[in-house]
Amino acid sequence: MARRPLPPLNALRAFEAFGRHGRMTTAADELFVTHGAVSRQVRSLEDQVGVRLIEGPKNRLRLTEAGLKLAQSLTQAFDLVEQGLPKRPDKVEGLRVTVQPTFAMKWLIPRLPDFVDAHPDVPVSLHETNGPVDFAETDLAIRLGAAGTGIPAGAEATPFMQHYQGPVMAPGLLKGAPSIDAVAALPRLHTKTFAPAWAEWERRAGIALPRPPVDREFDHYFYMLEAAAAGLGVAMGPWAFVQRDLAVGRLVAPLGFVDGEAQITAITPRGGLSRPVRLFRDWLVAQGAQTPPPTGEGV
Amino acid sequence: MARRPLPPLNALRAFEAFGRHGRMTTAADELFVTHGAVSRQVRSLEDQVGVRLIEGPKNRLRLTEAGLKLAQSLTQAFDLVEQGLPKRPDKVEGLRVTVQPTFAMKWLIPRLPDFVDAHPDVPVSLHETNGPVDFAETDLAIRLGAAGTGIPAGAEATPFMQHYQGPVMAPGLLKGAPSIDAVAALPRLHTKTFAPAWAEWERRAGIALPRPPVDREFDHYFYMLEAAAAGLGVAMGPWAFVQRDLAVGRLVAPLGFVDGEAQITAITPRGGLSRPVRLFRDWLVAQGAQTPPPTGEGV
DNA sequence: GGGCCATTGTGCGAAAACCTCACAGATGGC
DNA sequence: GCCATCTGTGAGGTTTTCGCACAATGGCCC
Repeated sequence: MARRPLPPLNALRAFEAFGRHGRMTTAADELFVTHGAVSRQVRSLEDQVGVRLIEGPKNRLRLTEAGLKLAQSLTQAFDLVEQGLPKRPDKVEGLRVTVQPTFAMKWLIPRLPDFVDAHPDVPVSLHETNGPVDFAETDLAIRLGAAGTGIPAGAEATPFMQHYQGPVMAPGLLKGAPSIDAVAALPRLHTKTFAPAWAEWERRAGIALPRPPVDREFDHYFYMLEAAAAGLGVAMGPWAFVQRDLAVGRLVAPLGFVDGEAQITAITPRGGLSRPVRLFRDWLVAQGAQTPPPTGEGV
Repeated sequence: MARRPLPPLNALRAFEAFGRHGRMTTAADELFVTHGAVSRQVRSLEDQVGVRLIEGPKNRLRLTEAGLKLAQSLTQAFDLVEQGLPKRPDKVEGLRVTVQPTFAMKWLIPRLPDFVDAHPDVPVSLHETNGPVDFAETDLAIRLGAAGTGIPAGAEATPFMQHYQGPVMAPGLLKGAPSIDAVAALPRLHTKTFAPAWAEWERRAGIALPRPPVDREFDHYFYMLEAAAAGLGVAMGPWAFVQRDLAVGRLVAPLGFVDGEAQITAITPRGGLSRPVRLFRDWLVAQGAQTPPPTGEGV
């Protein structure tokens, strides 16, 4: 007669983090626990629901179809909870940086300790959103978009990293030799936050792809990438987001990457910038220069 | 750098249950814990978010505005989680009863032990939904609606309780002597699941109300009633749902109740009913007869 | 093919979170 | 004023969860 026979909520939280990261270690970092704790929680959740949520070899885990569905529901649910929470009187001081969730997870957060080490006196508060930039709420925003796009009036844009992108997929999904036709025949994965990615790639690569057998759309970049890792199809992956997954072999990019039309850009209000903002912007430029470009360069 | 600085999830679950019930004791029953556990969890949640979520004297608690908002977000979030969970291979045996959430909470669940005592050999599994009836999934459905409405072809309807309804509100909200004009001047609360309630009441009472100063709509019946208890306005309350709140003084119904156009009805597939279905239907009829009608009878 | 790297699985003891029990405090009705 | 109905809380026990350290697994490279 229990109205909500839900699994333990902490296990759901752990699994949700795993779902976004695709790896226990980074999910554990996010939750400030050890990877062992996440491992147990995910395992216990699987026991509870009686369905496999993850599969694959231990060093290349992927979500199952059921796991992907659950993880997406959980992300949506937790977002909803966050929205419903009353805002505390904001006494967050320091540099307010607004960034897209996937960019934060895949690129910025791993590098942030470097900035903190270099400038321990400059507190940084990250705010993750896909919404438009509001300089009443933020000091510096990072956006990925065509040059000059989405930059509000009175703002200054500082590109700090080239936006390469290319089709990525699970290692083993493409059977024979890599070819454009073979890739085009796979289910194609899309994301709501950057819908024109495939069209842009076709333009830059000088190719017109035939219609894919299946199109599938995701709310978030990271779930599209997890779906790709799970072998559900081929996604258009920005280099900065998939670099790590390529390095460890969770994804492959058989056609390489092409120069995107856009650059990844730091956006600041025009005019006299405070020292923390300048420091952070310059640090971004330096980090961008240090991020290696993709090795294969084109179709 | 934690991505989700959420309050403890168990506290959120406890508060969500409180939000639906409006009382710690019944919320605790739902969660299979003691009222003390719920009390602590809610308190700790308030400390965490730094905002009062409940207020009022201890025996007539109500949600604050912030609490109402949070509770609704949480209900939606938990519903989402439930939907995302993989369905376990259904080996639930016994009588499958489909019922609207508020009717379950306010009327059926408190009486269900009586049925279990009388027929311990008939397992009952409750399924709460506002959706249409699907007899592939259910053996008996309970619906509140105008006679003949929403009853699928090939089904049989057994009304078992009269549907009285009347305007209800927090005790103290109406200042002077109760009058139709005074009630009409209050903010009016509505629910998505039974939108024509006010119009029906006006018809039955032979009154045409002027437009209210404010209209406010809720996704769920129970949140509309909690909003009424919190003093946010006047709701059209079905007798069966508000009986308990009237008895303990959380709500008052200064204009009494009128006979609704509808009856509360058990819906079964036409034709030979199994013994459990017959038993349960007959029990509903008996319980309906035992539920006292409202005392004041009309405007 | 053997060693190395990155990652996840697990036994054990410690720590934290949570709950129950029992009773006190509050409020309103009669 | 007394009773009935709820909620608040102190003390103590139980369950859950975690960290630590190490084992296990699979892939990659030379």
